[in-house]
This record gives sequence, structure tokens and C-alpha cells, in this order.
Amino acid sequence: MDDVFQWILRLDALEAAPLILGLELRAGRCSGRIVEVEAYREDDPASHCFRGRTPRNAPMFLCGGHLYVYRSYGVHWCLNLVTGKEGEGQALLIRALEPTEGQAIMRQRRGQVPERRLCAGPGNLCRALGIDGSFSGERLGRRVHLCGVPGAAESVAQGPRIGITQGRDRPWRFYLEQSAYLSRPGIAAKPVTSPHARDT
DNA sequence: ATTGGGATTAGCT
DNA sequence: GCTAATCCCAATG
Repeated sequence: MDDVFQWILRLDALEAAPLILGLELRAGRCSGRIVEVEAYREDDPASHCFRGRTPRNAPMFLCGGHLYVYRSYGVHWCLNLVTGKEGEGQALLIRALEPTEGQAIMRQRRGQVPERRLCAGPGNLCRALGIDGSFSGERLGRRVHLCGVPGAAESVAQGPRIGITQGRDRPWRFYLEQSAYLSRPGIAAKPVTSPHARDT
């Protein structure tokens, strides 16, 4: 079953993104459904890989299925699932989860916040799941796991990425349109798959 | 050796 | 809407 995820994560980030949405991400006793991701690639001015390999971004150049965790603004940790083949330098930034298990522990780490804010935002979800820089470069399946049925998510939407100054023209943020657990509401979304598209 | 700029967030105006 | 918190990297002298 894990082979399915390995296969998906070796696809290009843009192909993998809609398949990853809806899967459950678990770390320790906490888990949540992935409702929002963003794709970053080497040919992409917004990506940490844009100017080649450095000690920080080295895990992004491993093959799909590894983790890349970086420190944001010197304050927060952010989790990526590396995609593609070794040397390509691409990943999916996990931006929001719908908490499904371990909410009590999450709240202990995050403080008294409403359920829909527990894992909303890349920094917040790492805090909630206890993910830090020591996870970077690690293989999926050690301390972080995926489970669920890939590609089964209801209406996936696509829009501009958040918080970047370069590469704004690339609509590489993917999210579950009806989710109440997004880091921010969808902006000028265009649907990728609709609930009825799969029926045909 | 120093400097400027982020794939962010909470709290305040 | 604005700002501070504060670390890593890249570009520059």
C-alpha cells in the first residue's frame, strides 16, 4: 500500500498535488487530512531550489517520498513532501490539515485555538504535529506517514500561491474547495476536478 | 564580515 | 492593514 504513495510522489509536483489532497498525514499520535498544498519546482523563482543546491534545500533534490523541513522567518517550521525523481528539486508544501486524531495533543502544543485553526497554515501544522528541522531529509514512513485512498478527494481547486513575491503567475496552490480548514479562503479558484467529474 | 530578504504568524490598529 | 519575532542563505565588500 505504501508503494502507491511512493509512486505518486515520484510524479511531477503538479501531477502529484491533486492526488495527495484528501490523504491523511500522521506524525506520532496526531493526524489530519491534507486539504491544501503548494507546488515548488527548480525552474521556479519562488522555490528554494531556484539558485541550485544548498545545505538547507539539499533534501529537495532527493527522490520523491523524502521530507524537506525549513525554518520560515526564523520562527516557524514548514513541511514539504519531496516529489519527482532524484536531482529534480521539487516538493509540495503542506499548508493545511483537517485534524482527525490527537486534537488534544495539538491543542497542548498550539494553545487554545478553534479546531479549524489548529493546523491552518504551514507553520501552525508543524507546531501542532511536533515537526521540526530534525525531520528534514528523513524518509516518509519513519516519523511521518501517509494513509488513505489517493485521488479520492472531492472538488480540488487551484489558485495563486500565498506569501510569495516572485512566481505569482503560477497558480500552483491546490486545495479542497469546500474545506473549512484552509489557511485562507480560495482566491479566484478554478476547479480541477468537480464532485461529478469522476462519475463520467 | 556584513546586509537584505523571505514558501509565516499573532496581536494590535 | 501593520509589525515584530528572528534564522538561513546569497550577494556584496
